[in-house]
Amino acid sequence: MGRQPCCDKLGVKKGPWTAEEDKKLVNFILNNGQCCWRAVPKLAGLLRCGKSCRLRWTNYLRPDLKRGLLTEAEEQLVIDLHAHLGNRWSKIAARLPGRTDNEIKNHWNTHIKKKLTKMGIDPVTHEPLNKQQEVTLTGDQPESGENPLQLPETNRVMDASLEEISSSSPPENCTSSDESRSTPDNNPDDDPLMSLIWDNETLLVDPSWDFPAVGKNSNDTGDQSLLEENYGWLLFDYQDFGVEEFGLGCFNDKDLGTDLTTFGIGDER
DNA sequence: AAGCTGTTCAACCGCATTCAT
DNA sequence: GATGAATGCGGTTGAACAGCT
Repeated sequence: MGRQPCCDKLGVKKGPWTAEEDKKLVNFILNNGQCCWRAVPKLAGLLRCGKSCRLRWTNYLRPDLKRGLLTEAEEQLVIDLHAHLGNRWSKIAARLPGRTDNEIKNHWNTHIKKKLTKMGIDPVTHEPLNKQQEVTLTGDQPESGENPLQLPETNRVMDASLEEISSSSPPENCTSSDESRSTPDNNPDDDPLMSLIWDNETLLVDPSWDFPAVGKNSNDTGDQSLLEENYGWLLFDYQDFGVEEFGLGCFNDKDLGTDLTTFGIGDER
């Protein structure tokens, strides 16, 4: 017997995070890295449970996050991935650098769902709503590859491949709790569907996109404006906190996928 | 200006999976 | 192999905000 539970409910604070708490958490992680979330609140001097700290960091404080609404291209990619993966938000988020599963899930529920419904498309099945009714009445199976959305050509090419793989066990229409947890898909290498998606990265991502947060040569390009565009909020927030206290110079490609010192955060003093 | 209603999104909860003992 | 903690994930909630009457 052994370990203590993740968070003993007593003395654990809940609700919105204060700037002071954010500061403590960011400061701690920047100095010590991400490890052992259970120990983080104690070591960082926070009255939160480790789970709450992890969520706050991954969904809001992580410096490689993109801010703002999803772009049209990102939205289209989410729709396309959802058609094949269902509600596997973390998998979908993995294909959108700088976006979190929570963010995508929220955007799906508040924007995309309505948009698709308005267009007469079932957001769950991605089939036309009237066609669905027909199917329900007749019992016919919907034809594959008839996604009514105007997918980019590259995505449609991949659709054909995905259809083949997912046809045996289509992820759409399944509740995430059952399907996503019963399949051994945590490792993309073990999941044929995920493997294909990873392999088709170049097809999925519109080449016109630019994600400096991905960390690919963000130092090499030296594109200051792009980085500032993506991290401007962070710079602003950290200035509020007092930039020196964070020792942002410790950001590096290994931990965060980019180097914030590129645009001078670490050189504030 | 005040009240009501709808929308958004950060955060929580509970369950599943992974990992350590 | 069994047990229990740690972590990850998706669904849901509720406070804050915006828009309308």
